[in-house]
Amino acid sequence: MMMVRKSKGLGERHQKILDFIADYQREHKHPPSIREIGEYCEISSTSVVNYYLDQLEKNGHIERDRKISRGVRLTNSTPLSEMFRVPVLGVIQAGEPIPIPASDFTSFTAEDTIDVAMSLMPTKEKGKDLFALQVQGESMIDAMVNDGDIIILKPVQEARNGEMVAVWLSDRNETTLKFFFKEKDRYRLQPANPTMQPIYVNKSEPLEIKGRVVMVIRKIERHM
Amino acid sequence: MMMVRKSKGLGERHQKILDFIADYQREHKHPPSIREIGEYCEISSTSVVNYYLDQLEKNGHIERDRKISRGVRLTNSTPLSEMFRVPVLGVIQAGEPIPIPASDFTSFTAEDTIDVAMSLMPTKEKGKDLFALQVQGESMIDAMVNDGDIIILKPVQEARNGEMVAVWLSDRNETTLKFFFKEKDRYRLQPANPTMQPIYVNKSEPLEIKGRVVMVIRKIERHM
DNA sequence: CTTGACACAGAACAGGCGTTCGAGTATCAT
DNA sequence: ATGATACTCGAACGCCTGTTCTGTGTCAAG
Repeated sequence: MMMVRKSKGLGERHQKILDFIADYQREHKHPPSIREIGEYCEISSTSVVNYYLDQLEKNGHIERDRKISRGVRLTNSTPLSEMFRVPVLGVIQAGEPIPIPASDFTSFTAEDTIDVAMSLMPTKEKGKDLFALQVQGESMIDAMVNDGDIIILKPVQEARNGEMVAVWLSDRNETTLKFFFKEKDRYRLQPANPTMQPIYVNKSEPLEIKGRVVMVIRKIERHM
Repeated sequence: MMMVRKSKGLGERHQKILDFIADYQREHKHPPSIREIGEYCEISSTSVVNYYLDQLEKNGHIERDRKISRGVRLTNSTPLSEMFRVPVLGVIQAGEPIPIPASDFTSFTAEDTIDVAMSLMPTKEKGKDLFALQVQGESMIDAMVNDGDIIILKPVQEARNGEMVAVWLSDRNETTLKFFFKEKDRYRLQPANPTMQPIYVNKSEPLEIKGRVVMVIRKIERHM
């Protein structure tokens, strides 16, 4: 018979404690005490909390300042309440489909992440399901997006008029970033660059909206 | 005779405490205790520290969670050690000169600021003298920069080949963002959009480099 | 001079809080 | 059965820490 508990090194109890520390930190601006953790997680003894805390520390999930009140903090994720941590799921380029988030990527696995200040986030885009892609190639210059840029988008299947979306045109084998407009019996995909002409997609053609672009970040290291 | 102490509501003692809290927080990842503050600021009594903390709280400089260990935190600036706070000095547009930072804008005055995660900063661009401008108009689409974009730049007067700079051509009354190249007896200003042609500036023409572009941020709220 | 606000010290109190220890209870491999 | 491992509990110890109270010296205003 298999052991149910400790199935993969991080039990339900561990996760609950981790979540609580994050929530508490975000709400109170300071870490919880051992007893507060115990109360929330329905652990009646401080020694048990300490027991789990020790394990979490060994696994590298938290850091502790021994002997110091509320000296617990998360290590990895560490969304310091003012930051958004967005996973970079891959690259986006004209000729390839878009990597979309797995169903349960709440606890995104390792890979690259980027931090974005809350204050930069447009319109409370606080849905934690945002993800990022790095643009490869210069095929999206009509969207004012350059090679190497990072675009942050929200996974959606539908769009309202005027929103910038990442779409996959399976007929044309093409991924593109455009402003989306639904017209009588076609879709108009308008480039961000106003000097360029829109493309039209008949409604009979397949058009998969993969996400709505929320932000574009360009880091300029050097060039050419 | 004037009172020297308490000259403007924030004495030297207050400032020292504020600085210490910031330093301590940055180094230890958690706030200091009253006694630790006292020790550093050479205050022998916890009640005196408490005395100052109360004042700082009234003035809105800190927040306190009463009865809770280490329940002190800074309110205003709060650059959480993982953030860069960059002042937005104004707008940049084709027909106008660039607002450049005042000589001593270390303590930038109120105005708008944006937060950028440290981890997004290219190549340890940690010189705290970065500043930001908001792009107005669509005149810089050849630099892949759109209306409303925010560009972050470092104030420099000279540039190396291949760097993207903001230049002011006083003869032409024009501000522009281009990749900078020095050639035999002229400057080549190369648009970021590879489909567009460079412009050339003779070395006899005045060309003022105002800053090197470090990052471009585009928030897409809605459009058109 | 008296008064009172202000800055500070010191001590003591009462919880808060991390730590440690002894002991009990499952589950599983041998 | 037996022992090992994982997990849980409760209590006690002792330092940590915020709070509060009393007292002292300074300085400006009345």
